[in-house]
Amino acid sequence: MLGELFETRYGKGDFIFREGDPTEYFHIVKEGTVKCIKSTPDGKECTLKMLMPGDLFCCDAATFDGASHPGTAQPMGNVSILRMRKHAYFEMLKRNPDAAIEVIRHLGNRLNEAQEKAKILALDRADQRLASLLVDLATRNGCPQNDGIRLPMRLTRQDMANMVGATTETVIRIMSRFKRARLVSGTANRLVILDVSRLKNLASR
Amino acid sequence: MLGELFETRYGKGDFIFREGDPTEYFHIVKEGTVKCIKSTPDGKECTLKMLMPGDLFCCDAATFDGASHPGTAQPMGNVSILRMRKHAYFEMLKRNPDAAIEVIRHLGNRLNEAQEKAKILALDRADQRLASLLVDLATRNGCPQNDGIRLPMRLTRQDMANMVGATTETVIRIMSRFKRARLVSGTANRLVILDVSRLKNLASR
DNA sequence: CCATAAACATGACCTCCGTCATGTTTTTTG
DNA sequence: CAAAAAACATGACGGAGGTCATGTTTATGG
Repeated sequence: MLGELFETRYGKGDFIFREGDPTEYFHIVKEGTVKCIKSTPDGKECTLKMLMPGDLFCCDAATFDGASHPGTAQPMGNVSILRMRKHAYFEMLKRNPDAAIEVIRHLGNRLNEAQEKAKILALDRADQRLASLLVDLATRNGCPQNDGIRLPMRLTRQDMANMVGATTETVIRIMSRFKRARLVSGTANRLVILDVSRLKNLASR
Repeated sequence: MLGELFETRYGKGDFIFREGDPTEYFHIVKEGTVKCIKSTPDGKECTLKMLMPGDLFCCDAATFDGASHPGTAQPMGNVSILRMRKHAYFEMLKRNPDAAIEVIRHLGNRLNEAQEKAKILALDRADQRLASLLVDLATRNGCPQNDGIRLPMRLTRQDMANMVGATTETVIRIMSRFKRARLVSGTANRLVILDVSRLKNLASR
């Protein structure tokens, strides 16, 4: 079953696939972080999801019909991806109901996340959206330290802006406020969440 | 396989389930329209998705683990829902790989929709978001007429506002502009899209 | 280690849109 | 059909956040 998996490595600036490309493979993140984005003609972009090791992607409809990718996948630094041709994937699911159920569970979680994100974008202010993001990152991927929770991946203000639907300047201003309020410290290379509970409180008003 | 399906009817003002309720069933819309919403403590609400006949819901992770509903489901008028206990649903999926794959395809489409919605909320202005919504409704559920495309469901400005992450007043103002520009006509009970292509153009800037 | 670039920071200005207030039209209901 | 209640409409005002400009700090590569 795993004999049909191929490993590929990508580095900074590469594309795993671009919006509009044909969908040929089912993917799994083996190592590193992958960002899924959508862009507009005028160069703005929106980060839909950060995929971490173990995450499946393109397990969705696009994998089945002849459709094209609805978004772009880019590595954040060096990553390793496992891929399976969609035909093999399809056969594997048919023979292995437990795998199919696992995919359903995964997709269900992804859908819940996406809808929660939509709700936050629709109803919350920029500072609340940013607080939600920081809480989320700290909870999911944070490395606890004596002074707070360190985020393992490099994350610029620009990256955060794309994740919360705001401009870089707005995120910089809000992060400056958060720093003065001792909620966070550091920048891209060493971002530390100092007070998760106050951030959580701000996020959910 | 279909012997385990129960039919239930709901009317205006009912709740099919509320955010936080335990997840006991897998659902299918048989008749009518169902809206999936999320609310904030201060009474604001956001409509995540309008479900039409044939749509599955709660096929996701919430159905498997002991989790609770991440949102609320409400009928828009009279609806009829088919339900299956989650245990029976789970067994059915295990015995029937094709059904599981159908669910995967459905969830994949829902995920794509949700992410597209998030992108629109993150990057577009209110008038563009509203234009996207109108194009979408016209394409998916519209009834072509001699003068334009009639929307079959009753849809107030308030409903639209909840769908595009804006206030009722903002939607009223934009709809007034759209009316003056002969893009749409009518109100809740008889909403007609007059010019889909110009709306599409406005939506995607 | 210096040079160049990327990231961070802050101010000025303006626009989109939320809020509140008030009035009109349409729909519902007894 | 009249009364009450939704829904629609429009104006005035203010604030959140986008845009542009300019400067400082931090990272990176030869």
